[in-house]
Amino acid sequence: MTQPSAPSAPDYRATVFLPASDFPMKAGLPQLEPKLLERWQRLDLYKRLREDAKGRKKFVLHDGPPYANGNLHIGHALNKILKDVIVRAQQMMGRDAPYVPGWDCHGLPIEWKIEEEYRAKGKSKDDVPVIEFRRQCRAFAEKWIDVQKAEFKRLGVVGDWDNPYTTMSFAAEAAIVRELGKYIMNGGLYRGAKPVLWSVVEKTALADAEVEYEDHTSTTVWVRFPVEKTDVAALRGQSVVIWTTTPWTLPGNRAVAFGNDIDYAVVEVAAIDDKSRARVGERFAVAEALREGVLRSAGITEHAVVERVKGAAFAGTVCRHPWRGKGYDFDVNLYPGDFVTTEAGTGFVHIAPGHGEDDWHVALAHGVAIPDTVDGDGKYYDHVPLFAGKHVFKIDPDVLAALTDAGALLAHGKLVHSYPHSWRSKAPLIFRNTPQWFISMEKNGLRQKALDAIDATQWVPAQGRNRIYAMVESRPDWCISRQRHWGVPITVFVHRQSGEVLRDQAVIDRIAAAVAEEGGDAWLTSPPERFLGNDYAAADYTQVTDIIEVWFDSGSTHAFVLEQRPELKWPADLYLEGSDQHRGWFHTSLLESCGTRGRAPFDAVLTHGFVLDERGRKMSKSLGNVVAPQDVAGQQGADILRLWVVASDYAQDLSIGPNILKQMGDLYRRLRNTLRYLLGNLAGFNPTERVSADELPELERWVLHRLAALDVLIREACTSYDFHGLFNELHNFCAVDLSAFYFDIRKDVLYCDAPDATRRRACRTVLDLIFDCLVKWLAPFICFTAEEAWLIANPSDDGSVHLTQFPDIPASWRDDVLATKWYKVRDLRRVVTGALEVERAAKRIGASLQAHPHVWAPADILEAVAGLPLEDLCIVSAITVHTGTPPDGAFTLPDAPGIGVTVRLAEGEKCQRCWKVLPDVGQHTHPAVCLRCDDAVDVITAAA
RNA sequence: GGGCGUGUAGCUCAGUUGGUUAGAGCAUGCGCUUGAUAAGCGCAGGGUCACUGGUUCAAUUCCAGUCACGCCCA
Repeated sequence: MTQPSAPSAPDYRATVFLPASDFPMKAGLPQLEPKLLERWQRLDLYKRLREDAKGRKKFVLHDGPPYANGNLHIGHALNKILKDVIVRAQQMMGRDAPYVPGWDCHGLPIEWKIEEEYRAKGKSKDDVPVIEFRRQCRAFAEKWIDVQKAEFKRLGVVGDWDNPYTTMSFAAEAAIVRELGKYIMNGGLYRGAKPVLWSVVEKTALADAEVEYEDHTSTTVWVRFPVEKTDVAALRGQSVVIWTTTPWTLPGNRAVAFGNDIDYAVVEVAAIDDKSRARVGERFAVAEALREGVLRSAGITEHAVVERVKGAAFAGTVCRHPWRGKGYDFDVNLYPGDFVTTEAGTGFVHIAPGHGEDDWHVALAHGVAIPDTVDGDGKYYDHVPLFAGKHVFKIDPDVLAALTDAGALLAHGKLVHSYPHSWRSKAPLIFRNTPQWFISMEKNGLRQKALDAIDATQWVPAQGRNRIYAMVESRPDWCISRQRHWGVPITVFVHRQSGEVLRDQAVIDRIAAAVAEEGGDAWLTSPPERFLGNDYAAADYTQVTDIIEVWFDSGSTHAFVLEQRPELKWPADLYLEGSDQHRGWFHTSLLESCGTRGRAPFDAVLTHGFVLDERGRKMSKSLGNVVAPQDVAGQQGADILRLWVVASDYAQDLSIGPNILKQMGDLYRRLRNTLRYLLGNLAGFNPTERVSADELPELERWVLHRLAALDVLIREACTSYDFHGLFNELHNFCAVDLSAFYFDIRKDVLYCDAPDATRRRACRTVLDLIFDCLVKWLAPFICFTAEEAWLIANPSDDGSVHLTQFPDIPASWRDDVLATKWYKVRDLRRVVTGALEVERAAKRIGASLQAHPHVWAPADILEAVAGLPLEDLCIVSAITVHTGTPPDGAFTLPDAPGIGVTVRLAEGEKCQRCWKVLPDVGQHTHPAVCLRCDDAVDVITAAA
C-alpha cells in the first residue's frame, strides 16, 4: 500500500496548474443565445460576411419560401437550420455564400383567414371592395413574416433578414406578370375547359396541394341503361348496369365505359327477395368477376348466365339515357376504357365528361359533347332537366326517385370511402367542368425539356430523381388559374369575337410596368386602355379576372430573386426542401424555368424527410407529441436543436421528442466540456510558448495526425452536405481520442510540469491547435456555443468565429505510419487498463498511479512502444516491459493476442504534488515530492 | 388503390461486393477518482439486423411476399 501521508503533509495545490476558464460548465443557452444574437446584430454579421467573402467563388443556396401564416413548426426549423449549416460550412470552406430568405405570400390559406375574420364579424367578404380585401391579405402576410423572421433568427439562422424577398413585393408581382407574359407570347398558355376539383364552399378550383382525402359516406346506385342496339345477342332489349358513388353526376352522363379484356356475363333474373328492385325475367350485363356481388346487392336470389363475352364485344353498343323522354333524349354509347377495373362496381363505368378526369378523356377521344351541368355554387344550371337549381350535395333522394320513376334503379346503398375534401373548409369536393388557364406540357416541348433538366440535376439523395421524373412524365397540363382574389392577376386580354388571347409584348410590358409601380391591384383598378394603348379597342376585349395559383409565384422565385439580385446567381447551386416539394416547389420551379429558359434554375436539389415523434408517428395536437422549436430554444437552447439536425440522417424521416432531445443535451455537454477543458488548460497561453512541430513528442504528433484526418472528413462531409456521420466522428474524437486518451494522459504534464518544460509547452501548443480546429469545425453546427468559446480564447469587440474559415491543415500533420503504430500502442494500453480494473475490483488498488504493471508483448508491439513514456501513457507510476510469452495468470484480452499484464504495487511514496508513487519521493529540497515536482516548485516560486 | 422511400441495441448512427462471437458513441448498471467535480476514467449488461418464405455450403446482406411507418398521388 502507499504510505499514508502524515497529518502535516505539505499542500502543493497552489503550485499545480489546474484548468481555469470563464467558459462555464453549464451553458445556460436560453439566456446566452439572445445575447450573442444581439452581438451579431451589432456587428452586422451578415454584411461583414459578405464583405469578407467579396470576390470568392459564390455558393448560392436559394431559399424556398415558407408560407407566411402561423408560427414556425419543427419542420420549418429542420429546413432552415439545415440550410444555415450548409451556408455557413460553404462560407467557411472559402466560398461566398449569401443567403436571402423569402416568403410565399399569396393564396387561399391567407385569403381564407381574412374571410374568417369577416365571418366572425357577421360580414361577407363580398361586402368589401376587392382592393380592400387584398390590402388586408397583404397586411396579414406582413404580420406573419415578422413573426417567422424573429423565430428563424432565434434559431441562429444567418441571412439577409433586413432585405428578404417576398412573392407579394411589387417587383415580384411584376416579374411574375412578365413570366406569365413569356407563356402568353410563346403560346404555352391556353384557355381550356376541363373538370377540375372544385370546392362549392370556397367557389374555386383547388390545387392538388389544397386537397385532402378523408372518409365520406356516399350514396351508391346500380342503374340500368336500356340497350338500344348491340351485337351481344342476349342483351338486345335488355340493359347494361352501371354503378356509381356520385348519383348527382347522372344528369351529366353521356357515355358508358367497359374494359376490353374483362370477362362479362349476361344474366337472367330467376328469383328475387322481397326487397329487391330487380324483375324476374329481366336480363342485364355485368362483369363476371363482380357478378355475385351485384346480384347480392340487388337482392337477386336465383339467376342464369345466358351469355358470356369479352368486353370488346360491347363495341358499338348504344344505350338510352334512363331519363329519355324527360329531357335526356340522346344516345349513350359504350366505349372501351383502360381505367375500368373489376375491383368494385359492375364492370361498366358511367361517363360524365364534365365530372371526372377519365370521363373527360373518353369524351375527348370519341368526340362526345362535354356538358356544363353544375355552377360554381354546386347547383345545377337552369338548362338541366329535372334538377335545375338544386344543389348537388342534396340531390341524392331526387335522383333515386327519378331513377325509380324511370324504372332504372336496380339497387342503392351507402358506402364510406376515401374522398377528396378541401384542406381549408374540409368540405367535400366535386369534379366540375370549368374554363381554366393552362400551361401546356407539350407545346414547346416543355415536358421533354423538364425531363432532360431532371437528368441534368444532382439529386441528394439520389432517389429524389426517380420521384420527380415519374411525376413530370405523367402529369397533365399545368392549371394555373384560380377564381380567387389574393394573388397575381392573370394579366390576359381575350378577344371577344375570336376568343383569341392577345399576344403583344408592348401590352405585356405596359402591364408589368404598372404592376411594378402599384402591385397587382393595377390590373384590377386601371381602365383597360392603360394597357391596350392605341393599338386595340378596349371594347373588343375582355379582361381575365382569375388569379395565378401560388405555385406559379413560388416557381418564379428564381426569376425575381436569383436573376435580379446582384449578390446571387442563376442557376442556384442548391435548392433544399422537404421531400414533399418534389410535387411542389422543385416541380413548379423546374417547369417554370424550363418553359421560359430551357433548363432548371438549380444545379442540385437536396431533400430531407419529415419530422416524426419518437415512435415514428406524425405529430399532432391530439396525440400530444408536438415538439415546438420555440420551446426547445427557450428551454434547452437553439444549439441543442441544431445539434439534433446535424446528428440526424435527413435522407430519411427524422424523429424528435423529449428523450432524443435529452440525448442531444448529453452529446452537447461532451462537446462543451471538451472546449471547456481546452480553454481551461490554455489559460494564459502565449504564442511564444509554442514548440515547433519537430520538437513535439509522438503523442502530440499523433493528435495532429487525427486533426489532419478529421480535416479531410470535414471537407468531404460539407461538400456532400452529409453531416450526421461527421458529427458522430467529431463527437467520438472529443470523447474517445481526446477526453479518454489524450487529455487523460496529459493531465499530469499540464498540471504538474514546470511552465517552461518543453513537454508542457508541446502539449499546450497542440491544445491550442485542437481548440482552433474544433471551434471552427463546430461553428456551422452549434453556432452560439462556438462563438462563446471563440470569444474567450480571442477576446474582441468585433470578432467572430463565423468570420473565420476552416483551418488550413499542413499536409505534414498527416502521418499514416505513426497512426498504424499507435493502434498497437493503444492495444497495449487497453490490456494494461483491463488488468488494473481487476486489481481495483479486488480492492488492491484505487487510483491507477498506485500500480506498477509488468507487460509481456510480442516483438512488433514492443517495437512500437520502444522509447515511449509508457508509464505516462498508461497513467501508472512505473511500468516494466518484458519480452516473451506472458506468465500464467497474466491478464490478457482476446483481441490483443500475445499481450499479458500482471500488476504489482508501485514502490516508494506518493508524491504530494503529482500523486505518483516513486522511490525518490522525500529525497529533494521540498518535502514529500518527486524530482520533477521539486524542480517545478522551484521554478514556480522563483517566478512568483 | 398507385408511385417513391424507410425499418440494425433504450437513443443517434456505422456495417455487410453474402463468410468466424454484428460495431461506435450516448444512455443504463457497477467500480474508481475527488486536482475537468451537477465533471473525468474504467468495466459490464443490452440486438432472433421488422416478419415470412426462397436462392446458397452459408443471408442482417441477394430475391419474393407480408407487416408497420412516412411523403406524394388517386
